[in-house]
Amino acid sequence: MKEKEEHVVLSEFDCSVKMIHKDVVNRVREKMPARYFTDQLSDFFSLFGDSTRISILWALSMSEMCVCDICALLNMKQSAVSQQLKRLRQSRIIRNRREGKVVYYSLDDDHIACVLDLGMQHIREENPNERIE
Amino acid sequence: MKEKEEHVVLSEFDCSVKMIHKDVVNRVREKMPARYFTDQLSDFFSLFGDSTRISILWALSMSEMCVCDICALLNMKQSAVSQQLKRLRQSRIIRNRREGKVVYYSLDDDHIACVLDLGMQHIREENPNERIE
DNA sequence: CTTTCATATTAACAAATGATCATATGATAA
DNA sequence: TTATCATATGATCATTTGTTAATATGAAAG
Repeated sequence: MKEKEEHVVLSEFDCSVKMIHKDVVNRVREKMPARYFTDQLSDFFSLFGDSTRISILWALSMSEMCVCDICALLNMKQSAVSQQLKRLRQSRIIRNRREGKVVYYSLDDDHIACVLDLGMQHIREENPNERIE
Repeated sequence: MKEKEEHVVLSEFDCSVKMIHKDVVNRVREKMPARYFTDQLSDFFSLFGDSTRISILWALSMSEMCVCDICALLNMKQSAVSQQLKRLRQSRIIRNRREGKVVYYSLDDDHIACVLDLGMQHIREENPNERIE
């Protein structure tokens, strides 16, 4: 996992900022997830935060593909694709199987296509017609 | 929107990589979303790809909060929080309303809590017990 | 064994990102 | 008006990220 700085510390009060609504803050604080979970969550979503990886995942949601096919599809260098495949694989977003010299990649579980769908839904609802500045 | 380089070009073939399965590549290529959508998608998800923003969103999913309450909750500098709130606001992930000097923030729509939930679900299923290396 | 082909890995570099400091804005109170 | 409080913004800096070029691995073919 990515190294995290200690910028977000949920349990301390030394930030010299006034709390206007102590009740709200305390109630919310009790229900906040542990740092471990927010880190895991952001790491998970950051994998979807790059258009190359989105393209790869979208492609794999349609068909298992080998590395060089993905390169051809996206018109990208093999090493760039392999790097991204490695990240996705290490995070269990995709899986691979070897057949001779060829390695085939596919989505690891149904959650992934779900996430893509939800995102696409959001985009289409936000900008029903046109690009917004 | 973030400036994109032309690394991913879906419609050209000049990458000098062998396609092993032309049929698969061509079939997938037809169904690939336009570059505009993959950019929008990755921009959307990248907002969830930072633990500060995840914490903010999680907090707002429980209650509307003002800026300094969020600072106190997360023990962060006011400018850091405002910067992230700005990004989230510009992307229509959160909205704000002013009441005198105080600005209150809340989630913009139900999709957002949905996305958080789906992510949390995924994490809990992937690592049911322990941190994996 | 040697070559070839598909993929993986390493180091390096440029671009993007997030926190900080300092300062600006904008609304209320004095 | 002036002072104060809550929030926003701009510049800077260190870290992270994604691509590239070069090279390594590893399986099959000759």
